[in-house]
Parts: sequence; C-alpha cells; structure tokens
Amino acid sequence: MLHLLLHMAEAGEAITSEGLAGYLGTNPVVVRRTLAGLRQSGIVRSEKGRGGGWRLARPLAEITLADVHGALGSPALLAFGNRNDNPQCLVEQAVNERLSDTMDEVQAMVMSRLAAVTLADVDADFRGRMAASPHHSKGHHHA
Amino acid sequence: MLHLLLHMAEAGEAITSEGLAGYLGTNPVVVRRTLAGLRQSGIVRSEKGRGGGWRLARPLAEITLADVHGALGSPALLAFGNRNDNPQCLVEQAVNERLSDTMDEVQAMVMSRLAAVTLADVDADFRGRMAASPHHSKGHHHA
DNA sequence: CATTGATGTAACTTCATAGGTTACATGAAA
DNA sequence: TTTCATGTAACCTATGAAGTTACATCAATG
Repeated sequence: MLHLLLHMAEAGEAITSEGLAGYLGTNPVVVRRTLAGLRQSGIVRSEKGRGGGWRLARPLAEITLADVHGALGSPALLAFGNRNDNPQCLVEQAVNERLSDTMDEVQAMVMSRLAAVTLADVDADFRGRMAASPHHSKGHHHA
Repeated sequence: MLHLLLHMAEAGEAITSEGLAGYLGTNPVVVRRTLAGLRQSGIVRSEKGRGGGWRLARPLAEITLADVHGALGSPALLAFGNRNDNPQCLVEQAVNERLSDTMDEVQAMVMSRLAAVTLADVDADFRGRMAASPHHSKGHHHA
C-alpha cells in the first residue's frame, strides 16, 4: 500500500491500476478495490478514460501512516484480542478487562507512532537508497 | 487461553480437556492441542488416566502474559507487516525499512507491557468481580 | 489384570476470509 | 465512435484456523 503511494509520488503522472498491480505483483482489480478506500479519504484521486489512472491527492508530507490506516477502515492493529465480548463467565470478564486495558494502552502508543511518520519520511529513505545504488531502476520487481 | 489458566488456578484440582472446552465453548482436542505448547514451556502440566487433566505448573504470580505469548510460539503481535521480504524494488525496500523500524519499536513496547502483567494481576480482577456480584457461579457460559 | 477414563496425536473435514478473476457498465480523451 | 481507463458486482480459489473422528497410550481402580 505505502509502496503504491510512493510510486505515485515518484511518477509525477497518473499510474494505471495495471501499472500499480505490476509493482505489487497482483491484480489491477485488487488495486482498485484497495485504493477505493484511500480515494474516499482524500489521499489519492483517480481519473477515468484515456490517460487516466491514480495519483496522490496531496503532498507526501501531509500523509501520515495513521492517515493511511484510517483510510483503510482502521483495521485492528494488534494480532490478538478477546475471544468473546460479553461473556457470562466472571473469569473471562476479568481477563477481557485486563486485556482490553492493556490493548488500549498499546494501541494508543502504536497510533501515536504511526501519526508521527509521514510518507515524506519514507520517501527520504528511498532517495537515500537511490543515491547509494544508482544503478537500479526505480522499477518493478515484476517476475 | 488466559481464561483457561485462570480456571485452572481457581479450581485447585486437575480439570479435564472436556471441562476446559466447556468453559471455552470449543472442542477438547483443540484445548489439548493449544495447551501442548504451554506444557512444553512449563506453564501447565497434564496427567493421563483416571483423575487426570490439566493444572498449573507454577503459581499465578510467576506467569506473565509475555510467558504465555512465548509458550504459544511468539506469534506476531501486530496485525500488519511487510508484504514481501527481499524485494528488488528500492521503493519497497525503503518502505520495508521504515516499517520494520517502527514495528520493532512498537513490539518492544508491547512486550514490555505484556511482561509487566502476571496472571495474579488478572486473578485479582476476577476476585474483585466475585466480591462485587457474588451471586454468579464461577461457571460456564456454556450454551 | 481388565476396565474405565483421561491425554497425545494424526488425519480429515469445515468454515471464514483474503485475494484473484471475469465480466461488464461508465466515463473521458483522441 | 473508438479506445483506454476506472467502478463494481459476482464468482472462483487458496490458505489457515478450528472442529471432528479415530485410535494409541497410559494411569488408577475394582
């Protein structure tokens, strides 16, 4: 996902779903499906018809990882959680409470961390790599 | 999982897989499968034959959430990650680097948080709930 | 020492879901 | 009006977690 956004930024012009799918080794429809969320959040724009495709809707520096997360529907950040909400069992209630507290704290930490990183930061990393090994093209890992 | 461990602690005697499966609304074999990892890590013990079952191998206060996580094979804590390790694409390399750094930081935070909570802490919550509404049995939410 | 009741584990079956694919409607530029 | 792009529904597929069955193993008990 971030990968796609960076490519859009570097391209300067619209990239088609097919091109993006090439970078990612996947299918154009999957790309459109995924980017639909980002479009709705005003992170990317899409244009139909000839010469159309995808481009960023605002500068890299104004897009944080937290923005992207939100645009994807704020999916769970943690890979664990309560098995059952509203259990009768008092034991499980206690476990849930403790675990929820811990998860809330941790999620807040993660979010603040994600909010602190912009795509411009990532782009800077990329430019560093380009400088270090200028022989590579910017291109695909397309098999 | 924690739910099961707490029940073992409260029971004082061995509980069969079938009993545990009842608490959890699942199948005895699934319970045995899952607890196998905890046994190997010395968190629980199991006994075969008549009167057998599962019990804790050490006191609640000496079992942290981090211990449990480790016993389960240290599965990923975060629900996101790099799509592709060792990509050719420099853009994706940059994304991976930045993301890995962020994930490492965050995972360290989560682990230190998990290491700070013992099952005794959770048990204290449970006892609080028991005191607050003593009418409930400790029992099942078994349908 | 046979019976009973428990775990240990392999093998198989569901089931949910993410991802891939096809098909086609819509819209914009040439 | 043709071409090339997105938008989206509908379907297919592969993966993995969980459930299930079956049976070997082992310990207590009468």
